Amino acid sequence: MSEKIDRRIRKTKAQLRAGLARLMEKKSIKEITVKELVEEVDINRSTFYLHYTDIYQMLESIENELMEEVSHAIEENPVNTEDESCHYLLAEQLLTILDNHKDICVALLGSNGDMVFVERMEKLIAETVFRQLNYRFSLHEHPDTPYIYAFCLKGCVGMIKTWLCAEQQQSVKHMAELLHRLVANTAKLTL
Amino acid sequence: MSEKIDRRIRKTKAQLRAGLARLMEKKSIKEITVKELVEEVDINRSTFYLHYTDIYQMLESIENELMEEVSHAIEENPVNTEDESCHYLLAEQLLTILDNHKDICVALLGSNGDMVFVERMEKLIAETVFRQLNYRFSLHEHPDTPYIYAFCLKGCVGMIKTWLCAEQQQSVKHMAELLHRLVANTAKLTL
DNA sequence: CATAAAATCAACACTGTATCTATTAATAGA
DNA sequence: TCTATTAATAGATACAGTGTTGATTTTATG
Repeated sequence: MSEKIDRRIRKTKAQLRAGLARLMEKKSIKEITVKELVEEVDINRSTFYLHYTDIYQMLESIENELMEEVSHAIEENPVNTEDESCHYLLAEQLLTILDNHKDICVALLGSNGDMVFVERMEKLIAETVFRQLNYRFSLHEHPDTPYIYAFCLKGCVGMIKTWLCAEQQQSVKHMAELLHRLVANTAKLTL
Repeated sequence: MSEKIDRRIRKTKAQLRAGLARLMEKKSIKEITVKELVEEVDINRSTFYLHYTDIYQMLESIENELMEEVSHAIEENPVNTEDESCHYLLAEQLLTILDNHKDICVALLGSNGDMVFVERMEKLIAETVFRQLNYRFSLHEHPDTPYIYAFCLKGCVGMIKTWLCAEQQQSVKHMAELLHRLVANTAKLTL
């Protein structure tokens, strides 16, 4: 279906994206202007406005595609509380996706990144990866649970960021296991 | 010494800060213009440029004051590996400071916040609060230590943010203890 | 009260935004 | 390959906000 899109559109959008990624390595998204971007990729400014309303909307559409890919992986790997092995499978898939889009992810998670995106990602992780752990988090009226939950969630994202930015990365499998170990270890404090 | 500053300057700076805090509740710093700010507090635009070069630099100076207050508290509470009670004292002081500047902190940690500031704060926590725990983090060649460290650090910041945003906050003392418990519990995985 | 300094006002050139219309070029489908 | 369609371009426009200047007014302090 996405093959039906005019080649010219595909081409210009791809150029714009590549250019944005290149600019995001150097500066914050808030400092990148439409003019700068179209000059970077040598495209008319009017053409940009033909596809996007502004830089933020453009970035959002890139983020949306990434999120969709992640959502898709989550749907394909339904979590089963009986069999723990599926936890690792899902975590591995998620880490693989993020690793495949390393450049964008590092930019979005970095100092010039987009907190709104990070929060969307956190929410997704919270609702899925953590859903599998809800039976570990004893959600009975322990008043500290929300805090421990937050510690765990932000901890995971922070660890993933560290991993993506690392020179020589550990394997996806190793990280999935470490992640699981850390979460389980933290969750047991709610008991 | 800060009392020697002309009352007019104190007044305008205070007005500008209050205005910026008000605007930051509604929108991202990148969307706030100098014009908008000076209109919010009814001050001439030239006057703004008399004190700051732009919005970012203004925010930075606010952040600097906060950081200075935090640094000061850290210096006043030297950490002693022998006596664990001082850990709680320092943590309590830090939480108290952040709570006193709740409005700014929530804004800076929130979706429209400033990642650079968050990273500065993380670094400070890492270098001080965690220094006391270095003897817990076995820093021998365990390859996972950096990841566990990151998990812990981001987890702490995330938990503090959750706490600051909470409607009915737990006491500072309670949070300091919880923080300590979480860190210690995580750190033992490096053994 | 005098003086020094801060705040204001109006004007300036400048950069980037968002939108338009007419024109040119590339594409998909018959 | 031809043709209708649609994307991309160039150039123009009104508009927002920036950062700076110099002259003037207001305010604070000894």
